[in-house]
This record gives sequence, structure tokens and C-alpha cells, in this order.
Amino acid sequence: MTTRVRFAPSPTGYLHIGAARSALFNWLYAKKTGGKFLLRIEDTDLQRSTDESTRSIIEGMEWLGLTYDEEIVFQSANADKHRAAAYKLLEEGKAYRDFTPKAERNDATIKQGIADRARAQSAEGTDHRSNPFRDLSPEESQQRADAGEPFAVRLKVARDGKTHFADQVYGPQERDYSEIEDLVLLRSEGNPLYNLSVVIDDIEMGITHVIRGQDHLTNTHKQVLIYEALGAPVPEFAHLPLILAPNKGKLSKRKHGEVVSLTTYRDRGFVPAAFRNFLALLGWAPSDGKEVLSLDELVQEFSLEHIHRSPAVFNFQENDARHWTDEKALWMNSEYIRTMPLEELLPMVKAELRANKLWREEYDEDDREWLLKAMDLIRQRFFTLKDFSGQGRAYFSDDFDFEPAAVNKNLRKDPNLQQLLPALADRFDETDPFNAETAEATLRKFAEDNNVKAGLLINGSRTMLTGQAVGPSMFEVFAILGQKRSVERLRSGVPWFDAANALGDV
RNA sequence: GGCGCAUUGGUGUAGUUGGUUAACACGCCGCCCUCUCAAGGCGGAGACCACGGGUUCGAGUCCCGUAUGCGCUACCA
Repeated sequence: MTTRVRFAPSPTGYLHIGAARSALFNWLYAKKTGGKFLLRIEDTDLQRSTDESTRSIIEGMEWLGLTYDEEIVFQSANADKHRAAAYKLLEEGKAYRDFTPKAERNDATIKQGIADRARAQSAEGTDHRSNPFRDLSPEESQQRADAGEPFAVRLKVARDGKTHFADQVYGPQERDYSEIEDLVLLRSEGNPLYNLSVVIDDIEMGITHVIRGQDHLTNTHKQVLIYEALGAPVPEFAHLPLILAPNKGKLSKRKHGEVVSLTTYRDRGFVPAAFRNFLALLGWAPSDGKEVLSLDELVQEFSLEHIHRSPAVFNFQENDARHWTDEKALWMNSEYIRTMPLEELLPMVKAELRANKLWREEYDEDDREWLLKAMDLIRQRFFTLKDFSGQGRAYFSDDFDFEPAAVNKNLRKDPNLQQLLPALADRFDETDPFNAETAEATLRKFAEDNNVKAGLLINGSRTMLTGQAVGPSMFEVFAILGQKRSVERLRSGVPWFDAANALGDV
């Protein structure tokens, strides 16, 4: 039997990184076992579901390279089947009509309400089987329904016994029936509830392995009960440890904002493969400890057995721009940027330059080689794709900013540079051919002639040519920027030496 | 309130059948390299393996208890 797994998000917001990880693990498992990976949008909550959210989920998965194998299933389209299943159980006496009037619940105090009710029930001595309608005769139940009295349909959970299932991650699980209420299958308005819908859809889609967040672990017992009532085979389950915020609390948009949204990583210059790689390491690790893994390696190494049982903390620091997300994610991204094949990096750099009006059509043709060399030179110290248009701007445009600190440190510090740099420009102008080696020879000779340290000229040049205090080897920079631009920029710096024009004492 | 799950350095993890100086990665610090910053190389700080009891010659690994965190407990998903 080929394995069939699914990712089943509800489209009530952006794609959460925890959900993205679930999608990834399902996808990896499907590939690993040669099975199918399906996508189901759980849009039964029509109030909260939006098309925009559905689009963002699909986009996010595309970005991560998680392709699904069959048509997307929209859960709302299956409501009739869910209802039919509930009615079938009703007919068979495995479910019953509950005519208790629907109680209004307040989302904000729901947890407290649950605890309060539990306490009250325990004081009264009532239990999960105390519903007065549980044992109503079929005839009377039918009569009241025919008379138009509203009712919910509840599963009739047996008084004695236990449910069992073997979770692939958490091991054998069992739960006494007495702990499980007669769960509602159908609301009084006739709409199916989550636990029913998932089960029916999973049966319908032929799902063999349900891989999802640990928050569903205890609900699984209820679902097992539904499978059994329906006489359907129960799939394998594998629950994934949750991803927590640094304070070990729940990672949520309301509290933590955009760090939890997958699209943030796309928008802030992550390489999809890097983020995917990072995500794979949250709650899972390959047996050999190797952490930088290609997609193929990920598929090869992936196994449910190596999934952790304890929750993983997504380690970012709020209100700290430098550590806005997990440092390991940032490191992983830089690792990919500086080591991945240039040809693969190129389209991403192109998109980034384009978005900032730094792209020139020649980069696709005559200047393609130049672009690849420039990328290779500057990517060594970049962390995100954004750096190509940010720190890297001076390589693609003459219109770039000077960092005040760099100007102070490398230019204003020594007034002699005011004459030295233009003079160096004159030497460069006569250097032929002009390349990294000749630029170095020229500069060092010039330094000697003028009895100054080469470092002074090198650092001054760096700031003149790139606006920055840090960057690649300067001779490589001269070479990549070329003779003309190097000379121009060395000559153009008069204002920086003027104290009145100071950028402020940084 | 009940039930469940978890607990190895700041973070991610390895440590699958009890015997290790508790390993690796990120981060942090230092040195080398050097025109700067990275990268790279080398080294370092940082964990009484949540706590308390057992079992055992021996426990991060097994058992019991406690604490803490999280989850579920809903006519939410």
C-alpha cells in the first residue's frame, strides 16, 4: 500500500512556521516512502476562513518547494458527506440527538469555563455519560426532531473501555472512555464539527499516516472512536512536538507578530532551501548529526523515529533588530548564500536587484559573467538576499550611501588622504592592464613612494568605493568595479574631508 | 478541576539494549590568517543531564514521587 499523507491547514491567517514544518515533515515522509502528499484546506469555519489566507498557504508551500500530488481538497465542499456520516451513525444507534439548548460560549473565558464546569460536575457526581438524551428511545428522538426541535448529534461513547493507538513519535497511547465526553458530531444548525470532518476527509482521501502537531494528540482518541464507529481502518498517527516562543509559551501572531509567518522569511531575503533546512531541524535531527542537508539528503535521512518528543523553542529576540529571528536560521541562510551554486543563487539575486531598481538587462547577457563574479565576491559576508541590494548596492549603482562611521574611521581620520586618494586615482588611470594584481602592485608602490602604510590607502579606498568600512579584499573590489569606476570614485570624495560637511561625530 | 505529554549548557540537538573526560551545531570569548569585516583553521567559557527518592557494583539512560512548562478537556480548528 502506498502511503498517503496530507497537510491540512485551516485558512484563518498567514502560514505559521509550525504549520509549515508540519507540511515539510509530511512531504518528506511522502517522498521517503514513495507515497503521495496531499493538501486539504480546512475551511469549515466560514467566519474566519479567507481566500487570501488560502493563497498565502499555497504560496508559502510553493516557496518551500512542497508540491502536492493531487487536487486540493476543500473541506467545506465535503460538508454533505460529513453530515451523511453523522446521520448514518445516528441510524445505527452509535450516535444520538442531543436536544439540550446550545449554550453560548465566550472565547475569552472558555478555559476557565471548562474548569468550572468540570469542578461543578464532579461535585454533583455527574459524568460524561449523564446526558439525559443519551438513552432517549429512537421513536421519541425522531418525534421531537420531526416536530422541529433543534438538536446536536453526539457520538455515543461506551461506558467502559479504552481507546488505544500507537503514535509513531509518542509511543503507545491509551485513554479511558470515562475521560472522553460524548463529542458533538453535528451542530444544531447542521454543520459538522472538526473531529468528524477530519476523520471523514482522511478516510475519503485514503490517508494512511496522519502527521500533525502534538496539540492534536489527545483529540486523536476521539477520532479513533469515530473511525471505529464507522468501521473504517484507523491510520497511523505521528504527532510532532510543538514549536514554542522563547518564553516557552505559545508562538502566536498576536503576541509575536511577523516572526511566525512564513512569508516574512521570503520577504526578508531567505533562501527557501535554507529555511527549509532550518525548519527540518526543529524537532528532528539526522542520525549522523550532519545539519546542512540538501533536499535529497533530507528525504534520504528523514524518519519518524528521529522526531523528538519535547517541544522546540524558536529562539528569537523581540525588539532586537539584529536578532529578529532565530540566529541559527540566519546562520543557515548565510551558509546557503555563500556556498550554493551561483547559477541557483542568480535568480534570487536578480529578483532582489530588480525589486530595488538595480537590475540591468546586460546582466542577462554581456555582463552575466561579471555579475556572477561580483556575486561570488560579495556573498561571502551576506546573511540574507536583502544584502545584495543593501550592503551590496555600491557594486550595482553609483548612487549609494556612505556610512558615517566608515567615513570617520577611514577618511576623515587622516587629512592627507584628501590628496593621496586622487593621486592614487591618477596612478590607477595609467595602470594597464587593470586587474587585482596590478591594482595591488600599483597601490603598494604608491604607498611606498609617499611613505604611507598601504592599509591607510586600502581602507580609505574601501570607503570611497563602497561607502563602507568592511568588505571583500580591496584589490578584488578594484578589479570587480573596474578601472573607470575605481578612478572616478577615488576622485569624487572631497566633501568627506571637509569638517563642515561632517556627518556628525560618530 | 481532570487527563495527557515533556524536562540534556542561552538555543537546536546526539547520547536507541544502564559502564563516555556527557558529543555536535548555532551563539559567545580568544588566537591564527589579514587591507577591514566575514569565511576558514585552532582553542576556550558554558550542563552537578528539572528536583527528590529508589533499583543496581554502576543511571542522562530503569522505577516512584514532586515541581515546572505545554497541550487537550468547546455545538473552535
